[in-house]
Amino acid sequence: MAKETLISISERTGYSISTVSRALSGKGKKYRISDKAVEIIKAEAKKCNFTPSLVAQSLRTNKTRTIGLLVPAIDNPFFANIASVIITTARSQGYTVIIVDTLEMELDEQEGIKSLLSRNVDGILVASSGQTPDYLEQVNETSIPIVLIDRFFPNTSLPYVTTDNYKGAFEATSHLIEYGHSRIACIQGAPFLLPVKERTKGYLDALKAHGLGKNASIVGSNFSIQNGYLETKLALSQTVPPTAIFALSNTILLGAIKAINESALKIPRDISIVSFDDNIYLDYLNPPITRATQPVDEIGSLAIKILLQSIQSGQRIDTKIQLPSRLIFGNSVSRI
Amino acid sequence: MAKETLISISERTGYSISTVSRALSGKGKKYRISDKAVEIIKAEAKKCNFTPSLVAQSLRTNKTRTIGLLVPAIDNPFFANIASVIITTARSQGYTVIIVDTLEMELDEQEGIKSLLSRNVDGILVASSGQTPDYLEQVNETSIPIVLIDRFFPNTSLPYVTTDNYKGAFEATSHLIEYGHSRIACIQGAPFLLPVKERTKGYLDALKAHGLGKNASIVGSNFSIQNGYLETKLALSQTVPPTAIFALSNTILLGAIKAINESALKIPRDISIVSFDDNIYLDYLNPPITRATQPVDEIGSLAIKILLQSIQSGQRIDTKIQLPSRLIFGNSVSRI
DNA sequence: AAGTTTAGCGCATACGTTTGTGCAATAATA
DNA sequence: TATTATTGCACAAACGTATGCGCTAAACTT
Repeated sequence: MAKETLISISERTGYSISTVSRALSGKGKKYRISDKAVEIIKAEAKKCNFTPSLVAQSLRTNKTRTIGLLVPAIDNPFFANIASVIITTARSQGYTVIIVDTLEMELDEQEGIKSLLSRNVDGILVASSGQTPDYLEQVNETSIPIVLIDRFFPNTSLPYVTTDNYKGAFEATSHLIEYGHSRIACIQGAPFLLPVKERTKGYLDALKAHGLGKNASIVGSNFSIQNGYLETKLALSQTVPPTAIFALSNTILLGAIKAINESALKIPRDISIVSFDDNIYLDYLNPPITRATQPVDEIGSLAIKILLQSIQSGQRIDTKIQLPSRLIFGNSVSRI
Repeated sequence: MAKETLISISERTGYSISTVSRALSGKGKKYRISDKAVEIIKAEAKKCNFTPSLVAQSLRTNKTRTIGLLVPAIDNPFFANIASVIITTARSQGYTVIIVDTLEMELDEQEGIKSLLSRNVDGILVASSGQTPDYLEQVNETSIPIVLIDRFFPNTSLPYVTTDNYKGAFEATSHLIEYGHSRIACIQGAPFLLPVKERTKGYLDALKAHGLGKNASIVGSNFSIQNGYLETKLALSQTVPPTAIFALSNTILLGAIKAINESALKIPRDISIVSFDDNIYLDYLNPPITRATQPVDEIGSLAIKILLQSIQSGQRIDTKIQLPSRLIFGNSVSRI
């Protein structure tokens, strides 16, 4: 079956291209195409299994029904889960999703945006690895709507959907304190990221609220497993090591666990641990990990909804949403 | 900045559209455009930050530099990992990836293929949820190259890259047998999938090789956590329960562990467990899980390479590859 | 019977590229 | 100086679709 087009159908049915186009796009009434013509055309289209070229449609209508999704690492379960709900939600509305894995690199992100722009995507969702949102805001203002997920920026005009990182971290830290911990090491991701800043602030404020401000210890530089591993190694080798670790992501957590496993220490007997993020595996770890969870599904589906609304209305929407974090209790924290 | 086009640059530099096009696409020499003209045009393009419309290019050249990737569940770490390497490899060659999450449903897969076709993707990678590859083969033969990953079909003309499931399962089962297990329950995914068939065959043959053929017990119906959970519950409630469980995927494994945790049994003291698939979390489980791993990176990068080669050569490539599985030892198997 | 409405459809253009071909002007050759 | 070769570029068509507008013929009106 050679590629079918409006033209080929037009030739075979004897109707003009425009009539075929209108008949097939359901605009028969609007343009007064006779029922008989519509029927003939639709029958022929079905017979030869015609599907219109989205490329040509896009060129003509300037809409691609495609949205771009930029994430720092698609193999991180957190982003994989978000991608999952975004893809299926988008699909249910007739949109497909192009995924760009930015590898936590701002440059790759910028290049990715450019690539998406040249592809004329209708909108962009981004969990940014960047330090400033300038280039994102430029895009948003003049051409294509952008919605931030998870990672956001201070004083940005861009809409975002994220977690209440501050409160989540505050609660997680408070939990440790209530269990008697006073030396809690906090291992962070890239410090310039706002969610990270909020988490460390929550950590700090919780300490201060209990008069432990001077015990604060925030270390680490990125969201890699390696970072979690090395910082934990370091922390454990101190003369007075911490009694608890607060890992600011599931990746950092894994590194921390690895370092602890390599030591003589046992969780939670010798050292307690609390993490940020959630995923199904954390319940099966040894022991199950107490963690401040992010509402992944809600983040994804809210973000895509806002984006689609912005696309369809043609207006920029200024929705900034922080969804509540929830503490899930495992067995990784002991009383002191 | 309004949308720049060849036309706007043409107007501003005084050169014709075709000259601008050739200058910018590096065909200056071929079409005898003077160095001076090329320089002027490139300067202007850079100044106004011009990027050609891929949509228009696609319409003209019939190439979209986009490939479609269909997976049964992007939030399954196995597929997330594969997607990750595919996305970055593709990108390094100037291709972007549209991901379709088929939710293990053949109908969604077919519809997804259709959607990708109407988008004129240059090629398709698919981890199929289907029972027969007819519709895939049709596409491959007449228009767009398709490469199967992980899931493949008997006697198909489609190229594929997958794991040597038979050998992996054979070795995993043999390992259990060597450790003294004779009642091993095998919990499978959708039985019509060829990889599943090969795994169960490996399991069976290993049993037979040790004269345990009559002990074979293959249960389960799909790759869900739920399936692993329920089948394990069932197995454990038998009057003579198995001493070991062979879970044919990481998802089934999770369900099995959950069921075991809800019982009085301990892994590996009371019951041993071996799994298929690999991911970083399995090392951190309680206990670390012995498993037959699949070479995820190689599968992904080989598949995309074969696809791109097929795209660029315009020829169908008949490469069928089974990469070796490797047994990784955790602490989930005890000697009997 | 002459004019007016309405139904039913086709023409032509535009979207932004790529590319085969043609046509001047200049340079090389005789 | 007349002819040919070469340089440097522009014209125009094509990809497949959407859509404003206009045209014809039939039906209706008075």
